[in-house]
Amino acid sequence: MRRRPTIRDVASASGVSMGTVSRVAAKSSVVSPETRHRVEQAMRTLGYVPNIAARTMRTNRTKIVGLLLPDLANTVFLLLAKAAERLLGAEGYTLFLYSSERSPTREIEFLELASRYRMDGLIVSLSDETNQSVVEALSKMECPIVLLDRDTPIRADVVFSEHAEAMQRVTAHLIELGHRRIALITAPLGIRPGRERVLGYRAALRDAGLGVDEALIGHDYQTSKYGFSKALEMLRRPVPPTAVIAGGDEIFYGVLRATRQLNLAIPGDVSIVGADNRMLSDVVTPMITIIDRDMEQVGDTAADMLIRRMNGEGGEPVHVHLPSEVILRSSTAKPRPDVV
Amino acid sequence: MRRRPTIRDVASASGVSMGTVSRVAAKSSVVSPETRHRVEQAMRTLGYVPNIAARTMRTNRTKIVGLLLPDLANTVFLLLAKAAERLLGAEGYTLFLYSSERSPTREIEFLELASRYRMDGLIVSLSDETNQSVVEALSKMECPIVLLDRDTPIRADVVFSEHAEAMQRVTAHLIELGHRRIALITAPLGIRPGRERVLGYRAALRDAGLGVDEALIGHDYQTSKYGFSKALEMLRRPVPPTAVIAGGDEIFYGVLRATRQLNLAIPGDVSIVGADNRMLSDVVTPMITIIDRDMEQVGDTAADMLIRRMNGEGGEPVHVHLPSEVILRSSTAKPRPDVV
DNA sequence: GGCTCCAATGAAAACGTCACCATTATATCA
DNA sequence: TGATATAATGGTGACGTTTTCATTGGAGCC
Repeated sequence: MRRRPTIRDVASASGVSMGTVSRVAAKSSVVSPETRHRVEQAMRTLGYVPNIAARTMRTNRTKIVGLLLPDLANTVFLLLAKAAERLLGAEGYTLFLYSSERSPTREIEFLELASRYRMDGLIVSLSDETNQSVVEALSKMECPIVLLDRDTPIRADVVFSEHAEAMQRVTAHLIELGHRRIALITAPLGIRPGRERVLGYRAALRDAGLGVDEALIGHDYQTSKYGFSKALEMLRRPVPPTAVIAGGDEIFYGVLRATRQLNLAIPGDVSIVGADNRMLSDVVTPMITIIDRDMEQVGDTAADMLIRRMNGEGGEPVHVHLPSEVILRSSTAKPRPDVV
Repeated sequence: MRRRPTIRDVASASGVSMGTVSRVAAKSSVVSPETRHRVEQAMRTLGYVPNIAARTMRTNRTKIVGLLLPDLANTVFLLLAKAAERLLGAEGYTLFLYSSERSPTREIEFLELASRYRMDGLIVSLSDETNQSVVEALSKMECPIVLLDRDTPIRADVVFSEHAEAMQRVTAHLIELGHRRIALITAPLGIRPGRERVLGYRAALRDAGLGVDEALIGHDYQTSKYGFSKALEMLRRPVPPTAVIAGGDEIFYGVLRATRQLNLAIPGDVSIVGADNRMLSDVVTPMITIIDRDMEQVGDTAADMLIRRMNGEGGEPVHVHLPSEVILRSSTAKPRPDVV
């Protein structure tokens, strides 16, 4: 296997110095048109490809941005990733995608990777903001970081999504339809979305003067399996809920499977509210009422904030809050008069 | 911002030479237990993190493997990626995930990236094996490559999935149930799975002595939108098909949406066969008959082949063929007697 | 014509690591 | 005891790039 041509080979082939070749390769400073043309010619014939590792050594910049997500199977995160990649790519950054599979161990592995490869910046969605060692590892990072929707003591920019208010609205809507036993299954309280959703849910019940049945709230795991078993358990109670709100993608899957297992009609037997996954909500019969947010906007915002920081912009950490939307569709309706 | 500690700082802090520190960092050769301990101590107090770029310069290995996929939203590819990552990670490789979004331009961008970063190996799933410039760029790469399920003139290892036979079996099954107008919507003929599926489909019809109605075969795009519009068009014909086979994940989504739009009962009005997406097939009512393959096995196989090549194993390109499975469930049944 | 100024290019050092070779200390054996 | 093998460590150059500083040649000006 022959050696890859270097800037030196290109230099001697085109009769200029290495400095000039570098200037052509980086498209940076002034090179006369004739020289530029001659050098580019030589690059093409030799098949020269710049060596990023060497460039990194010299410049201390990798032009790599790491994106840590809890889960790649989740459509919302992919939308976010795509949006962020678009903006970062325009600035010459390459996006390195990593899924923690909701494992703190893997989150730390990612940070280790980011350190070793000297990534220029990170966008991070944690699976558990209460995990001490992850938070500590994160705060020790030397590059700019943008956090996604988490409350931590880390001094970093954060993009928040609004959850409580949307949850309150959709719960109020169910109450207005006549529902009195509304179940909520959502993410653990160890992450902000879980907490906020429960807050909004409780607020709606309180506003309506209704008590909260703690047995109708589940927030243990953010998995399809948990959504399934918890929904099954609730819907099998002697006096089952007439509506189930699923907070988060995986749980939504699980809840749907449970209603099917029990052969329940939606919304005849039970009203269902999902979250985020427009694709699934569109294909399931009937169309599902969902709490939706613009994940592209989240990705754009995060990328934009990160780019500023990587360009050396200083100042206090910035917190941005983005809205959620309730999209009412046919999976939510009045409960059967006999079951209320 | 202070300078990151280097191997030199660790050396002087622990009173040994840089060479020894390097030996400790790389866990490679012999270092006495006491020295190792002292060096590791110094690394921890200084917060030393090895610089991969510098290592790469020296060793000519990045320990990065690129994985090019047409689409990250597709569950099957994620299973594959996860499996490959597990095996490669055990060998110290980091997986760099890239989605081409089925765009040849992005595929070339990926190869460019792989060249510049000097990735050690690639696993590649092309979106169109007939695209000349992509094939050319691919054949110019200097690192080992494993191709996924594509026929190209490139001298590289390939992991094939079996499609024709499974398609033939499931088509035969529908015929046996009494179906005579069976539609097939699948990937373009520009990629192997599309071609193979059409072959298997035709073979089953031929074996049963049935003619092929070309209007019931669609293979133009591998998108949900295409699946939707094509299924809609077919199912609205004066004499519609009694069964629809969807080859590929996105198309499957589209077909499902079409049946819902037309308010068709599955399998009452039309039998449906899906492919690959177990998650969706599980959540939709009724459970969908699918053609399934073990994508973890595909990922494992590809990673294993690549690791061998990266370790310098020579020899002719290896082609592996892996089976597909037909899982019969309740979305396929006898057609209504009156419509046959 | 002599001066300054600027554009274009060249020369060389430095980034952090590893691998080779050299050196030293220690163990082994005849 | 002396010779030799072995284990552990030190010293140093090179990987390919960018960037600073220096140099050159020519244009513009008085």
